[in-house]
Amino acid sequence: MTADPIQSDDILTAEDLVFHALAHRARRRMLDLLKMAPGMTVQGLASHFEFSRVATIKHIARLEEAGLLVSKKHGRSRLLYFNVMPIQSIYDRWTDEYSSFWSGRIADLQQRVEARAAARENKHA
Amino acid sequence: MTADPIQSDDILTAEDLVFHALAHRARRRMLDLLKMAPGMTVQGLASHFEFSRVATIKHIARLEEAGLLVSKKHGRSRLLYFNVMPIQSIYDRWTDEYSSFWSGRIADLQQRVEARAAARENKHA
DNA sequence: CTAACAAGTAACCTTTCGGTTACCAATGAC
DNA sequence: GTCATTGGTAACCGAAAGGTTACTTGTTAG
Repeated sequence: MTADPIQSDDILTAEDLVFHALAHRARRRMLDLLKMAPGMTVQGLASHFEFSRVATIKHIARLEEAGLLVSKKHGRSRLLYFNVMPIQSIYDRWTDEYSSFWSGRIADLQQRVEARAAARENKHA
Repeated sequence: MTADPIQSDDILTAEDLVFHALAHRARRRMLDLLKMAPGMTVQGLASHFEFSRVATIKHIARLEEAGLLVSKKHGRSRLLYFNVMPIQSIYDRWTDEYSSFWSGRIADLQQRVEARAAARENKHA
């Protein structure tokens, strides 16, 4: 590896970036927080963790590279938003590849999601 | 953190193990290979990669800790099998947590999975 | 029995990860 | 204008990840 003169194909694919970004518990938690409260600032997000603001910024960068987080400058603040699109792409790939293991499961899934949606409707009414 | 006398909760959850195991491209590829050809040996699996057999063994260990791979000794060989269960758990958690982002998508997903299953049926007939 | 073969372990090395502190730049409040 | 506040960068550090080679163990073949 160190003595290999030929450049190996270690280019990072989109899937690599997404899985890598999701590999850290704090980053998954960040997505949860941003999903619940879109438009948080960097400091607002950092306040939920024990590590420093700078560490938070680095995690944000990882999430942004993977496309899981988008941000918008607003004055001196930066507003953060969760973006589900890359996760949906991963879902598509894996449900295709592993479809033979999913027989009869997607229906349950749909039921749960619909039940959730209904519960939300009731709450709002 | 270094000066913190209180033990932080850095215990590894099942979700941590699964996401961590999936974070490496080669390990995801291994699951693909085992899904296509269940019961491969360690060497058979290692032959699909450029790195060494020992590196393969370490990857197998990571996958096994996460429950994504199970193995069965058979003589001097070790037969490897993919186990989808942990992934299904992750799916359940994420589809619950992110259900509000999934409106109208699960139906498409089910269609694709069913179409795949039908295609497989035809092939076998 | 002996030789080959599959799997696993040990020790080591380099790179990446995840964090820190210290400093810098831009913006908003007053 | 001054100064606090928000965000970002640089340099550094320890731990973990991911790989290697060398050696060991167990099992089948002949």
